[in-house]
Amino acid sequence: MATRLARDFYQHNAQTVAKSLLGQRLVRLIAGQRLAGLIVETEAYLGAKDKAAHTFNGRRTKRNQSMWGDGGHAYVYFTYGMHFCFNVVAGTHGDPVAVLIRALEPVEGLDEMRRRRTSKTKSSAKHPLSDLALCSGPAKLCQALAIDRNLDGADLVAGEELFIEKARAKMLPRAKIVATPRVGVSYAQEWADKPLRYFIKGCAFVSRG
DNA sequence: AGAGTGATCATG
DNA sequence: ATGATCACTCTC
Repeated sequence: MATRLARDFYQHNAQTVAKSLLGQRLVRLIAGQRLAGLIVETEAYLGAKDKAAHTFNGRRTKRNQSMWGDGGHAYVYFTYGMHFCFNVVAGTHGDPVAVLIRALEPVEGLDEMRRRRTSKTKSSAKHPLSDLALCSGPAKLCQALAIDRNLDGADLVAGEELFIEKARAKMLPRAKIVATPRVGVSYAQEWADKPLRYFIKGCAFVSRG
């Protein structure tokens, strides 16, 4: 039986949590089935000071309230009229920081993921989706793992439907982690260029970014 | 490079 | 109430 990451794993700054999550296993339990992937790409969002964060300037709204909760909970939001994105809340209660999960290497339940991804895509389903296309983006992995707003606020430490298992004891060595600017935050001025996106060096499952 | 899609948020 | 925006994806 695999060990889950405990509460204190999450109660640190977003950059630390973002890097520590690389290589860990995200698990979704649905209809008695396990869907799982190794986290290979993340982004840190630093709270009130971070112009790219939903909680910039201390904004606290119905949508982002999960970000204000204790570390180890889910923050799931809906965007572009179509997509969900999944964040892991970091820090402690009242510190609105989070880590966006941007890509997974799928490892369990690939056929079910493929089904969930293709049934919702239009036409051209003549070829099955490649493993690389399953979870290589924040909205793609939500579709593959059936993560939607029902899971917003879910407790990753104690919950039954969504959690993270310890797949490696320590953070990846620094040489295996690449840091770049975050994707899709060009509006965030000086915060747009900070290297707060992290991925596993050479990994084929990262998003194109 | 452009379209799709609608909730969300800051205005007023 | 209204309108601009959006931590994206797919197809051209």
